[in-house]
Amino acid sequence: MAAPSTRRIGAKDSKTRARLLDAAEALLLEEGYAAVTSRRVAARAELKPQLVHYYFRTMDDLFIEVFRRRAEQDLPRFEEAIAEDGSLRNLWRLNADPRGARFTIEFMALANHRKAIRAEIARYAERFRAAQLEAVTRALAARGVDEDRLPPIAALLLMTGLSQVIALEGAIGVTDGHEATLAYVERAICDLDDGA
Amino acid sequence: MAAPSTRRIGAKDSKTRARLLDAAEALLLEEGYAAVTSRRVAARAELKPQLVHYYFRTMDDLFIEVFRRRAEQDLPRFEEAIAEDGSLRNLWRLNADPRGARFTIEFMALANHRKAIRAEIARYAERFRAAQLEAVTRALAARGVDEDRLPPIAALLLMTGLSQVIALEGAIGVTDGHEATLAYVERAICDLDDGA
DNA sequence: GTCTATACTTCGATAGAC
DNA sequence: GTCTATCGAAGTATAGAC
Repeated sequence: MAAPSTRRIGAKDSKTRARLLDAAEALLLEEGYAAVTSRRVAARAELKPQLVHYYFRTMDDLFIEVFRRRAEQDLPRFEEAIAEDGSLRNLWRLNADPRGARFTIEFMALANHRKAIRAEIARYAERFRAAQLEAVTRALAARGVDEDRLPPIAALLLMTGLSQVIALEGAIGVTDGHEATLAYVERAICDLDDGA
Repeated sequence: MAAPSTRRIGAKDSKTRARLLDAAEALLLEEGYAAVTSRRVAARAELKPQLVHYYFRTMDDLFIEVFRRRAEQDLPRFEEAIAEDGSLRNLWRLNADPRGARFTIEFMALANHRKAIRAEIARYAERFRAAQLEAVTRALAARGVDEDRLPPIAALLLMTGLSQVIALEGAIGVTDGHEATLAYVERAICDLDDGA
């Protein structure tokens, strides 16, 4: 059994709490999950380090809250973008956003490092995957693409993977061929949308 | 200027040194770069923590050595596999190895976290990319695939990205659609090799 | 050439003051 | 409800003993 830890926790709607979440997310994106320490988060938010532990029981709790906040904000945005016109284009463009890709990579890597938060991340990842898969399946079917010729799940994983390599490489300054590839994929998807 | 630091460093061919590198690499793959600390590496190698700093001036040096050792071992293997029969199949299968993909992801993430080793990683990443791109370009050309229809760089980045998402997701237990996608890509590549 | 004793820094977390 | 003083653990790194 884990310790009971009766320690008090700050209010969920606190302004300070939101600032800490913002700082943690920014740090995560800019320098990776390992840079997200209580002290560095506090410094970035211009607050005292101990406040991190007032608003979040543990660092894992902080990570989970950062993840949830973004996930719950992004999931509806994806669903709307897809619903709008049923095009693959919009889905691809949201997917291709480097910030989103980096966010996902960092949390996947973090989940691999901290077993305690793995389940939480996996749960959301699967929800995202399911929502996007449904959209891709519908879009491909509507355009008469045979599932044997291009299975929707393969199309989705290829899209996701591509955004992630490009984001990851871009972060360390390796960009050879990125533009050409993005242009190619953009064109291929638009062709598909316009029924080629 | 950085400190001179005249401290002595252990011999490069030391057995102990190799054990430390092995331990560091294993930890990196199993738990991510943040798990690679001097104490944990030593514990895994069943050695004293201070030995890490006898054989490697800093932790960054250790990381770079781990990376170099693997890169210098893998690069020729890729080149051989490609040269063997000029098929995309072999390149894809080496690329699809989850260990290799995880290794790459961790070092990319690490490079983003530790600016000091970024250049070193980027240099090798570009060499790898160039070697593989040459192989893909030749293979596609030999099979009469038009560069406008499928640019080699796009094919390569799609392949790399796919292996990486699958490896990353697999590490945290998300595996929906992985098998179906791998089967699809494997088939597509074999068809290409056999001139479809 | 190989390893150890030890200094110093940073981190996560809690108990308690306002 | 909000924040601070402080502790114990873990991390990196060096100087010096064998």
